Amino acid sequence: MSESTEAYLQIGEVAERTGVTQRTLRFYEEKGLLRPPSRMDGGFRLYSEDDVTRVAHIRRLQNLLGLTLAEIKEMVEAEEMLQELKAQYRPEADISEKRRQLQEAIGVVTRQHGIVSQKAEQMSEMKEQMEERLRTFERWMTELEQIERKAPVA
Amino acid sequence: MSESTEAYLQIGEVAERTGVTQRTLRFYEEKGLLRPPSRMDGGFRLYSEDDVTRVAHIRRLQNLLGLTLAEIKEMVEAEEMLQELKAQYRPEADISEKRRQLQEAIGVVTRQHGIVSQKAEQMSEMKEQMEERLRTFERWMTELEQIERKAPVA
DNA sequence: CATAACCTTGACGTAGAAGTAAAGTCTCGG
DNA sequence: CCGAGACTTTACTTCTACGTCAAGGTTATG
Repeated sequence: MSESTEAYLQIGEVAERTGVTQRTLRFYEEKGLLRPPSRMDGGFRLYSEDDVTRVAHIRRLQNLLGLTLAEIKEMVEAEEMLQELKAQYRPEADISEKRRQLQEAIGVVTRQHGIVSQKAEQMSEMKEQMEERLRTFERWMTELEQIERKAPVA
Repeated sequence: MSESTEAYLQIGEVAERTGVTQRTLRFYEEKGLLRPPSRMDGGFRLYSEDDVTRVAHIRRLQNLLGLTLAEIKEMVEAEEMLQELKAQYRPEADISEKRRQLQEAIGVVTRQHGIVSQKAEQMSEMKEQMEERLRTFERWMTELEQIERKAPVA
């Protein structure tokens, strides 16, 4: 009854949990956005929880930042590298190489951060504008209501 | 030498000023995002300053919010109505009709505002996350540097 | 009035991001 | 061991948001 590593998900489950279709998952794999998952003997894909997280991340980059899959791929690859780096953190391998990788990772995230910051700011501006408009409308509305009170509808 | 109403722009100028192509302007017109502009006798399109503003607005909705042209069209149509409303503001026409229109406009802008607010919030979250990561990286980096100081590269 | 620069419509093409269908294979509960 | 349902690959299709000619009409200027 030992279920051993019951941490693997088939494509259908991943699709359901992430809200994307199976086609999309295969498509992302094809495009290099998801590492090819492991497989069952018969060929069924077996995803990890990490993959689920990745998909969610990809979707956020798409929806929030409006990046193309190609752009997202770059980012995701950088993350990949980070994972690696993190994993190898103990083995005192080539330190200056690690520094280089880390440096690059910092660069990538800094760029991402720049994009997000800029967008966030523009967003706030837009929000402000909308609130301003709403206030104007409300004002008009009260004006209209006052007119109506003076000359009510028959 | 009287230049009369020199407030009209040909498509080329509008394209240049808005940063979209002429094709895009015609396309937006086709899709109902821009009202068909007036024309010269020969058929050349004549745009107003308002149209320039509209295009800018459309682009912001596209780039910032990632809306489709169809979605943008809805919004733009609501704005249209508002313009109308604004123009007819003096003529004391059917007041309850005006109220209705205003009510709808408020609804539209409120919805827009909801979208923007939500996105803005998610954006901030993302920004936070990235800053957190950057701090982590910086920490790693200093750690690496300390290791290097202890055992410098030959 | 010629001619360069600008514009017109129409039609076809394209890139990105999947959707959909077909035909066959695997897995697993009974 | 078998059948229902989940999965596989391959290939073709769709949709959005334009890009890119092509062939011709218009306008401004010398």
